[in-house]
Amino acid sequence: MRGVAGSDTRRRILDTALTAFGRDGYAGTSLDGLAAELGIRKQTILYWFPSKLDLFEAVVDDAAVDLADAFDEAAAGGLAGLDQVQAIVDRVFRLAVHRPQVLGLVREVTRPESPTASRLGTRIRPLYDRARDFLTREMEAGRIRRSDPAMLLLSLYSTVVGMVTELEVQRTVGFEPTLRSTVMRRRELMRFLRAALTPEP
Amino acid sequence: MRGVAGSDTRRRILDTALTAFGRDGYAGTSLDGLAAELGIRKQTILYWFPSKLDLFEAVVDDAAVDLADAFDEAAAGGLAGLDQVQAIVDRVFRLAVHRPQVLGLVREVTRPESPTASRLGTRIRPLYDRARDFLTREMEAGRIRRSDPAMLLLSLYSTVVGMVTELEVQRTVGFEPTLRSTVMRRRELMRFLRAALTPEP
DNA sequence: GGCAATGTCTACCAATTGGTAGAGAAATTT
DNA sequence: AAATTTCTCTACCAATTGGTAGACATTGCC
Repeated sequence: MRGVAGSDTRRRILDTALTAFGRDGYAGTSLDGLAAELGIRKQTILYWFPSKLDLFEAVVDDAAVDLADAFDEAAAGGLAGLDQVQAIVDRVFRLAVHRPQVLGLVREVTRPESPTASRLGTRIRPLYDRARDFLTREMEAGRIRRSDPAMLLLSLYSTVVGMVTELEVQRTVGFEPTLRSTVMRRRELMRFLRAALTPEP
Repeated sequence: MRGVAGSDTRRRILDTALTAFGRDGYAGTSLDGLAAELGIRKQTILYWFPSKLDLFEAVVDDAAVDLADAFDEAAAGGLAGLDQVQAIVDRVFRLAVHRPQVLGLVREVTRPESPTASRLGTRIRPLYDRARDFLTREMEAGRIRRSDPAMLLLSLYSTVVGMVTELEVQRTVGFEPTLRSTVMRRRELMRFLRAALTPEP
């Protein structure tokens, strides 16, 4: 078949590229390999995205939407303090377990020398700012322990990413994580965060 | 000069490669680029290390020694409980600030699909096991809050790595972190960990 | 001084990389 | 039905990749 189908090709490329970039990094992903994985030719990829870098940026933008949606959904409940933190972490954790590729990509994007500093700025930064502002307000209101909000956010972020990465590592090693172990892990994570965040009496 | 100098070349290659692999990843590092950075030819690198992968593994082994030394030094004080955790985190933090390259490499090595699963196993694993055993013992002794030791360790690790990575990101963006901000950050880190680890009364 | 070992280099090479040019099939518009 | 647009392909290409072969300079040993 030729010239058929239409632009669900574009979607398929984005999805497969998300996984590949998150798994192998930008440099480690080749257009030929990607095309092979998709059962198409590299030139088809270059038809939809003018260059590898353009593809990467499109993938990042696409994933950023998922992340932003997760935030919005968790924030919609109108909670405050620890409960709000818990809701967000929980939601991101869920996203990360379903689509670990997204966090793989975040990891790649936050690498200092990634060819994506630009996209990190324009896409991830707003989420970061929003989260930091929220923490600042809650600290001022005395609903969570006072500390440096930027740093706290970083701890939250790296803890969640670390946790999910480790689940992924287990998976690659062959231990398919059970539902139970995933739930346990999330509970542990929340315990850890609650302990660290509860304001001193 | 030709055929001069001798094996300090080997050291220089290892050092520069550590930085390059940690910064650009395995796939993102080319032997030609590395050689250019060193002011030598790629073939000289291949004289000292038979292949790129061999070089990478040598670099990991080399860095693992630094990490192990840091652990040993921190453990030598014979502390217990939170104080011991603090000493180790502190020591690793110091290593990370001095030689952020080491943590960059750890980050690369722990990527699930890194071509280094093997080295992760043989070199980093023992450190991991040691730390986890320590945490288990201390929990049983009631000196730190009871939780899943593996998960806690992961949190500690990812928090420290995240913290130092962020310092690095700032540096790339042009904010040379001041001594003061670094110290502050470490203090914040310790507060966070203490809050999370102190056993409930 | 001769000679083997050591260390660095030049000269290549096949494979892979991201990317260009343009042919040709199918779908859509006229 | 003809013309045009949309989509995927084949055929290339220059640059870069990791790696081999071997020349050649330096060093230390006899």
